Amino acid sequence: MLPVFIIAGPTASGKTGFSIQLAEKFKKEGVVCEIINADSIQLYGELKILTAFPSSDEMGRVLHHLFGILGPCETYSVASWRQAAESEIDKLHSQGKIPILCGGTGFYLNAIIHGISDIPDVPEHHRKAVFEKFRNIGREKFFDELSELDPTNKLDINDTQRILRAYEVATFTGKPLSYWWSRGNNSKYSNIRKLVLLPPREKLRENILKRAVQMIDNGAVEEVREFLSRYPNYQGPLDRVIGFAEIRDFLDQKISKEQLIETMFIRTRQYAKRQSTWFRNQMPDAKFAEVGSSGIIDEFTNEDR
RNA sequence: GCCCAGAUAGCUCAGUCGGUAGAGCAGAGGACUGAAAAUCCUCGUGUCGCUGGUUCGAUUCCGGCUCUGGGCA
Repeated sequence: MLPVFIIAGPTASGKTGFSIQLAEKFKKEGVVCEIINADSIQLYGELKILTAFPSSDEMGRVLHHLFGILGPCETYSVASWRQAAESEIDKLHSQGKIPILCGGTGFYLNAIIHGISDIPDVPEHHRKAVFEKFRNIGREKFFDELSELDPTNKLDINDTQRILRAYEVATFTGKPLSYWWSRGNNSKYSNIRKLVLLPPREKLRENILKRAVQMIDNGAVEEVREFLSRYPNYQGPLDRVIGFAEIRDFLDQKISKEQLIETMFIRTRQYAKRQSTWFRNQMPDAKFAEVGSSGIIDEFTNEDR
C-alpha cells in the first residue's frame, strides 16, 4: 500500500517548507508527491497573509489540495475535512502518487490516523434550537438535562462547545455520544508515516514573533481592512483567526500597533503550546524532529514501518 | 526646595481594624470523537522599597531615607 505522509507540528515550525522539500526529494527519485492541507484555517481563501497561506511560488512547485476551498461564511467540520482529504488521498494513490498531509490541526489528522465515529448529521435547525434552549434555561439546567440524556459524559459544565454538541447528538439521534463512540472507528490507511516538527521552545517563540511582525509588515492590516470593506460587520468562522479581532481593534484605534503585535505574539504562542501538547500526547508514535537538523528527510523517508 | 499620592507575584493592582497575603493577565502542565488558530481543566512563597522605633509580634502603626508619578514654587 502506498504511504500517506503526515507533516505536523505547531504553527511556525516550518511545516510548509519542509513538505515541499520532501516532495522535491521524491521527485528526483521519480515519485510524485502532492500536498493536502490539514489546517482548519487555510481551508479558507481569505486573509492569506494572516493565515500564513503558502506563497504562490510554493504552490507552483508542488501541487496543493484543499487550500482556500471555503468562502468566509462557510462552516466546516472534522468529518467534512476527513471525507475531502480521504477522497484526495485515494485519488492520488490511484495515480501512483504519494499524498503529504501538511498542517497543524491535530484533531483533523487524528481523523485520518484513527478514523472518527460515524454519527448522523445534526441539521442546522436542530443545532439552532438547542442553542436557543441553552440560552433560555441557562447553563446549570442545560447541563442537568444533558446529564440525564447522557449520564456517562465526562464533560466540564463550562465547556460550552462540547456540551452543546453532546446535547445536539443525544436529542437528535436519540442516543448519547457514548453510544456512537462505542461502535468504534478505524483508519482507512495502514501505511501512515507521521513526522512532527517540534523546534525547541525558544526557537519557536522567536519564529512566532518574527512572523507576527512580518505579517504586519506584509500588509495584514490592509488585508483585513479590505476584507471588512467587502464584508462589513463580518461574523463567521474567520473570527477565530489569530490577529483578526486584534487588527479590527487596531483599525478602530482601540489598541496601538505595539499592543497589536504583542497580543498576536501571545495568542500565537498559546496556540503553539496547545498544539505541542496535542502532538506530544496524541501522536506519541510519530517521529519528532526539529526542522533544519540535517538528514531528517532521509531518516524519515527511509524508515521502514 | 515644599506639598500630596504611590512603592505588595514577571505585569496591572487588591488586601491585611497589627498574627508574614490574593485576583486578573502573563507563564507552566493537561484534556480534546462533526466550531479545533476553537473550547475547557489544574497550578500562586513573594526580602509586602530600605531603615530605625512602638509591640509578645510590623508588610500593616509612627519616624527617617530612596525611588516613581502629580501639584506648588
